[in-house]
Amino acid sequence: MKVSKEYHERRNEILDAAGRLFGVKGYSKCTVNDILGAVGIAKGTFYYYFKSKEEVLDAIIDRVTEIVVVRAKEAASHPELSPVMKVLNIILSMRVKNEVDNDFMEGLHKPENALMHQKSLSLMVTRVAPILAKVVDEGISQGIFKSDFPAQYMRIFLTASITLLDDGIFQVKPEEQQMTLRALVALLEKMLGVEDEALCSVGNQYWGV
Amino acid sequence: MKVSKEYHERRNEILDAAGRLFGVKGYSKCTVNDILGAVGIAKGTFYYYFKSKEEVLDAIIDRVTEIVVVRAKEAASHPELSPVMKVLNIILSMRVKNEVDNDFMEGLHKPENALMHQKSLSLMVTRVAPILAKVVDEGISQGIFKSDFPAQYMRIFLTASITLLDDGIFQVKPEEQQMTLRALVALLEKMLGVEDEALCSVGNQYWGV
DNA sequence: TTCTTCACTCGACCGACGGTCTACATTATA
DNA sequence: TATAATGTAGACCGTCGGTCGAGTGAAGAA
Repeated sequence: MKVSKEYHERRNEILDAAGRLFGVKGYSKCTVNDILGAVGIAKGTFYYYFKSKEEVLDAIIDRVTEIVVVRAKEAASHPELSPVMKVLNIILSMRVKNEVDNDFMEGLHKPENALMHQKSLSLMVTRVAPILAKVVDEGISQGIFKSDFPAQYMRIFLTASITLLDDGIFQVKPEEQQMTLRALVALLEKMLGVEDEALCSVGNQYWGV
Repeated sequence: MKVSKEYHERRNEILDAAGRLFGVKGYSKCTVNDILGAVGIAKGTFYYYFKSKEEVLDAIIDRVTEIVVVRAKEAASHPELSPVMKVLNIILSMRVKNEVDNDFMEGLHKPENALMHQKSLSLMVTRVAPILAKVVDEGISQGIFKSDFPAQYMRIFLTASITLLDDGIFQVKPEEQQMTLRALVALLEKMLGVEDEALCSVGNQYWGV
């Protein structure tokens, strides 16, 4: 159907422009008129597709999160990979710089975009932590991992990672950021009960620490 | 000086009313006119004391954080307490339900108050984590603790605690919240390298887990 | 006492915002 | 060609955060 295709085309146009502008100007400083101008439409058209400015934000975050979830599930489903590698791949699947509009992703790091950050964090942790926890459970039953609170630990790990590695919320020096990354990797080892350096060495290699 | 005393009285009046209203209505839905009505002043008076609505929010968060910091430093300074007890007391010092306006503290938990939450989290972690890390360092030199990344771990712990134990950001069942609390205590043990159940048993007792 | 000063207060006013509404254009169906 | 459904347009509205210049009244100077 041509109509419904047009519908999603236009809708995505709005989503793309809004995502870019939210990132560049900040969500609250980006006005609906800004979006209108970028897309080249009138107010009525905008409100035909979305019932509020915030609904646009939610839709953008849904779109980004969905990409991450698909990649994370894909990473978790490879039978030939060890649980250690699966965990690392799932965490890496959250780096979506290329697939997603860069301006939007960078905008998440800005301090003034607290709402964007919180919505993204919440959805990301809610969707990705269970995938991660399932892999950890597999690792436990294989005797590779040992963990008392797999699901909780993964939520804690993701929450702390996303918040602390975010440039905008805490102003930190680059070397301090490196230390945080090392600490997170070391902590992940403790959470998974991995005694040897398997995860750490592979992990640091992955991240280029 | 009578003038300067009046000045802070009026200023605190605005802060008190704004804090309550931010909590009840949410920061963005609370208008400056709402505050005006609650205090019984005119627009001009408000903008004589604060140059923007956001500056009021920052001042409120500063005030709350300062209370926590004072209590945390006090808890850290008792020479007769063991590092374990100090750590627990510092963490407990962040529960300020009574000293601070309750409406405001409850408001921090509401999902629509992302900006309030993020500002509070940022300042709280920045101010309290170093206090905690210093106590951990003491514990390490006493041979009670063993930790590779004291400062980083404390930042991670506080970030995850404040975010995950917040009712508003993730919607969780009560029993799930209890599990998160247990996991955080267990994680704190791992972070501090406390082998025995010292921290866990005392901690759970403190929190009534 | 009278004058001057200035911290403090007031509220009308402003531009811009998110959102609504109704009229109109275009297309698919009949 | 007539009819409905789907999109599009932009004038319009109420409200918001913030500005501004005109006061007010008490304290110090004369």
